[in-house]
Amino acid sequence: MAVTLKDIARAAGVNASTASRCLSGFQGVNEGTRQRVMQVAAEMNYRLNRVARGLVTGRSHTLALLISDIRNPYFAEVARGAEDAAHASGCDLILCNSDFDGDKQMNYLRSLSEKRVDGILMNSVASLRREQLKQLIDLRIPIVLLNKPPVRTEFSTVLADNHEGGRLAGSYLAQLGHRTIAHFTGPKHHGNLTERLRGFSAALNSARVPPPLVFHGQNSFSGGYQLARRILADHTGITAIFAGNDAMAFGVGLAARELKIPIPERISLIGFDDVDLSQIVNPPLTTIQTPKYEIGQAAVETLLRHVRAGGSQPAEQRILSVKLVIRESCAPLAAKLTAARQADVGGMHED
Amino acid sequence: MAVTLKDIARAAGVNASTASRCLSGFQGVNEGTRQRVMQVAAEMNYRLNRVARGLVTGRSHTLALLISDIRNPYFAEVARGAEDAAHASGCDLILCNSDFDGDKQMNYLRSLSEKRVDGILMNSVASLRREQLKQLIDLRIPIVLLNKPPVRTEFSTVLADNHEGGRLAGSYLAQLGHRTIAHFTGPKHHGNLTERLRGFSAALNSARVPPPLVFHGQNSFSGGYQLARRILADHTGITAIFAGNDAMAFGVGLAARELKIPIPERISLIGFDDVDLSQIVNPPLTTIQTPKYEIGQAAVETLLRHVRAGGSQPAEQRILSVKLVIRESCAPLAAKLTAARQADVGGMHED
DNA sequence: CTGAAAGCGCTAACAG
DNA sequence: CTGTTAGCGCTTTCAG
Repeated sequence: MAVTLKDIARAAGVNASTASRCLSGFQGVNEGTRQRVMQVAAEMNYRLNRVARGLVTGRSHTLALLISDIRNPYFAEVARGAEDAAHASGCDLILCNSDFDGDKQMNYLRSLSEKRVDGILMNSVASLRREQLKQLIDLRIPIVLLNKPPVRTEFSTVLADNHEGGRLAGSYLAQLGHRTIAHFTGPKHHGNLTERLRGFSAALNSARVPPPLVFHGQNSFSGGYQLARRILADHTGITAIFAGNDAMAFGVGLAARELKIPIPERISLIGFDDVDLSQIVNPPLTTIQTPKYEIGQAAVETLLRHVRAGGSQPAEQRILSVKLVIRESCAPLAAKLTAARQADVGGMHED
Repeated sequence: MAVTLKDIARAAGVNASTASRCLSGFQGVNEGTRQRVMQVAAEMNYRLNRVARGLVTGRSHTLALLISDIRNPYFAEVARGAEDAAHASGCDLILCNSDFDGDKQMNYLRSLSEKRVDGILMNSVASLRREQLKQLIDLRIPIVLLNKPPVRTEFSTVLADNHEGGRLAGSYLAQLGHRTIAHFTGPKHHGNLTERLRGFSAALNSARVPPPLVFHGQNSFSGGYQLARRILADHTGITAIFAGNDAMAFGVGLAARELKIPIPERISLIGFDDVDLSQIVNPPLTTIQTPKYEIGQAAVETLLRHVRAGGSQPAEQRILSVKLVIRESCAPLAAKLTAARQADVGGMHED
């Protein structure tokens, strides 16, 4: 069997509790005994059993990240920020993909709570209603939300300023002269996406542009693709599309290519997130930049604060700012040719 | 405090061990008592403590995935396959990013072993030498490798047929008439990348094409970018580049755009992996398709087989096949103009 | 500064 | 089919 604390205690000629104190870096042990214990432990190739420790301390030093799909580069970025922050605080991070499936999400949550993870980071599914919220609270685990739930909650949230991002996108398209504008987005009641649309509509409205035609689908690469394939054939009047996120925008881009609809000459396209690859797709995507890595990082920090406070920490809403990144996928409505030439001259825009 | 097994046992009027049997879905309990226990558990909102269970059973039902960076879409895909497979078997997956840092990797491994994860999936850092291998073995944890270590090992591996992929890339470029070919790749001694180069060189050699100029850097988006910025200015004779993976190829693409080097008109570019976005970058990337999701999935299955066998399972090497996907980033050397015109139909190019 | 004792919450023989 | 009895490997009072 594996060598235990008792084994090394015996070998070092001390009591298990003393050995424990040494290995936990506890203050108040004789430097001599300490060194001896450490050495014996090293010699015997001792591996502390953290699950045993967790049983008594009640801390697992494990967090979880519950998202829809890690293949979405947005979440990969968030995940990396979260993992770095977790690791910096001595925690591991469990990755869970819920695919926007409410049941799957609930199963994960139950399972995670049984494993006594210290806290959970999640972008909740669309329909996080009162009843579900109650279940979450019953879990008695600190949770930080990465999107805004439809109802006021007890949970802390950290997210990008989605409303402002939508507003930036809307006023930019309006300013370019577009009037027949579509918005391709994900499921309804998705906190972040909903806010984006709100801000977008508000901007169009205040610029006296007709409200956008809104189409719901999957907020993913293939979701955007499918939506575009279905919509672009019928609605030939559309001159600009605001995609709910970059992944969808990429899907729209692929569909447009297949349909021989040039971007931005015939349709302007703007995304949301500013994923790494936005700058090299064809054409480089104009989009709203969100602090993805920082969101993951900040969310973990908030979460850990809750964990350490043990429930006595008041919820906080943290909103990180966004900005418009202009590349080459949008063009003025009136002067298409000029725009095309200009974009060419500009080459690429660093941000 | 939280309600424990004892609590619900008492409330249901049975012994803790009986309650345990009910909740573990153990056969051989009276259906009546079983129902009663389950109901009481539900009423009292009982949450099984899996860390306590783990302490006695020795199984944590947690696996770990140790990769260089989840932001690499290749790994995101692998991770998703792994997570799905793990979840299907009732396991959670811890995500670790090592950034190709040997020390960081070793720290993760130690920490994971202390947490008593059931098994680890990893793409080892470049330098997995004998001494390090010994340390891994001392961990006494089932490990499945996602790349081929430089020395023969006791570990199972599951990976793409990198050699064949390199060969496909090489013979394709040779067939297009290229003779001055560069290979941009990651650190030396990286199992998979090394194989790719081997296959590539073999193909060039058997086509009587001079061996490739090999440049090592970071095998990432920015790594490819930096390499291209540094190399393309000086080596004007290069007509084709084989990038170690798609991420690098994207970086090369960005650099080429900045340097006003048209792809594929002046330089042909081929990648490796066939990441989702390869089809929509500018221009769509010709690349080698690898079964990423399946690798993650198969690796977890192999890993779990080892876990269940408890060390008595012989190591197995599993190699999944690859194929060449021809898009628009490569052109024949002799007929550049034709190629340029063709590519133009697809979308827009800088020039 | 160190030892002894008492669990953390659960499962696993072993009886009954 | 169910209860009793021991722990799993560690931390943590509480004495000394």
